[in-house]
Amino acid sequence: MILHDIYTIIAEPSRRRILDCLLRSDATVKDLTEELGLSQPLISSHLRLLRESGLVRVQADAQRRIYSLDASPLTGVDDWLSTYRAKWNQHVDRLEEHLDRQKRIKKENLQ
Amino acid sequence: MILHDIYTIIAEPSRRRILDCLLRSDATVKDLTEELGLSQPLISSHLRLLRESGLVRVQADAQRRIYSLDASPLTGVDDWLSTYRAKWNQHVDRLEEHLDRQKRIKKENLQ
DNA sequence: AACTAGTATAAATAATCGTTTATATAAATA
DNA sequence: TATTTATATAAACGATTATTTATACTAGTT
Repeated sequence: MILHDIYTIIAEPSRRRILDCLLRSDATVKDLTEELGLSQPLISSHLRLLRESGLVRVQADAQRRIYSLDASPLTGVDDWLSTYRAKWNQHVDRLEEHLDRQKRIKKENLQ
Repeated sequence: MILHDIYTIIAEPSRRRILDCLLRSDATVKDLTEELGLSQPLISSHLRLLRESGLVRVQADAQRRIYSLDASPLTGVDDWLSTYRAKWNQHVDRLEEHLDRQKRIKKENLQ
């Protein structure tokens, strides 16, 4: 078996939808199949990967399995992203500067 | 051909390494092959996807192609992550509470 | 005890993707 | 003009992965 890193885990749209569901509230496998309109085995296989990557926890309730979110493994992604945050802020800053300049020019032309 | 969303783009380790390189400084294809130890066609094919997703820009310089980073498409990922940030902060908070309690108990035992 | 509900897993498949090899293009150099 | 340098791309291959189908297991329910 292959160890999945967190980036490939969240690359899958259905898995992100599962996480988004669990962010709102804990849910059983059946809950998730109904909310997302995916087959039970598919949900289960995604949940397995999410479990192995530490993003979800399971708690047994009779036949049911109640899944809940543990977002902490996402901090790694957040750390990686934070290096880039400065960059796109530069972009936004430059855009704002540009708009300010435009505004100033417009004003000057009106005088 | 298939449209790649930003999550699958950054799921690939080599592509993240390319982005990390470009974060430090602009680079030609050759620069990247030497820095990352990957074949030229492989670098080029990764760069193509990065270009298509808007994460990099190209500028021609004779035969060379100078690639530079545009981090702004990553804001989408950042927005998605921000929903989860509150969650893992809860975890950290609980951990801190726990440690504080431990400390307090230790102190009380020493008195 | 038979049946139903909820879930996991194994096998099979189809599609996708990373990687290599080979080739084409375009600009610079000799 | 022939050669070299830098890059892109197409074809081929192997590996991985998402998804379906079928099945097994476990805990209630009748």
